[in-house]
Amino acid sequence: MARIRHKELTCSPGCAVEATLQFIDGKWKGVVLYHLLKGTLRFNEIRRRLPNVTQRMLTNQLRELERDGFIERTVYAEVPPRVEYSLSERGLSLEPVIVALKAWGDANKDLWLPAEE
Amino acid sequence: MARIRHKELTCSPGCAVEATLQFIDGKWKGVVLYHLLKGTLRFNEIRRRLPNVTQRMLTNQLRELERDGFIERTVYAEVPPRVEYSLSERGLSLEPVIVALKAWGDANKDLWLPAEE
DNA sequence: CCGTATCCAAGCGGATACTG
DNA sequence: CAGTATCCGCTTGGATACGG
Repeated sequence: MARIRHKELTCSPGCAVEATLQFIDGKWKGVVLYHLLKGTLRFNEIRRRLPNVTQRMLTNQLRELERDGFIERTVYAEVPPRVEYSLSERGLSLEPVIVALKAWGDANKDLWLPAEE
Repeated sequence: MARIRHKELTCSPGCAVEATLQFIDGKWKGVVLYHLLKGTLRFNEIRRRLPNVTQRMLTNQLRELERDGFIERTVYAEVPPRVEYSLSERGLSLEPVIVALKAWGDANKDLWLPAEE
């Protein structure tokens, strides 16, 4: 159990909820993590799974996930270039969160699916 | 209950993840839901639990949560006014998500407590 | 006590063009 | 293939003042 520094203003317990959200919000992070849960993917493989993402945004989101230690980026010195992304240990630890998010979304498709009227 | 219109989601299966995130992002929604899991609260009671929220933002987030059907708002015709917020059935269904978010945040306090820079 | 109304700055994110 | 660079509109959200 980590030591608590009382010097900092202790936010109410729910702060942990917001903290986690800060890491996985951003327009595409959640779904990127979801896809990487199933295994390593190349840049364009991820891109194909997110039909609406722009190249700029995907790069951006991947950089943030990498900076925060959730994914690992491997560049192969080949031509044409190959770059693979995979979850780190920390990224893997988010699995329960991603699973919960997916489960709720699936169970409530009627709220967000462009269903037939 | 009517379907809710958010930003378009056209991703493959992981879409459900993004969809759920769209409902609970917003700077304070997650933590508001977390506190309401423990029971009904008045406006200022919620406010006291979020030391940094402004009145405008709290109202705003509560309105969105209400519009999306996660919380219920009860106004008592009293002076001074009393307004109570509680989770709806749908809000309650988010419990596993909130719990997962909180668990991860608690388990990774070292990532967000030392104020990043 | 529980809000609204207004103003405004910061930054997210889209479109597009270019590169090794 | 896997990115950068640039421009820019739009939304988010903070500060503040006022209202029932």
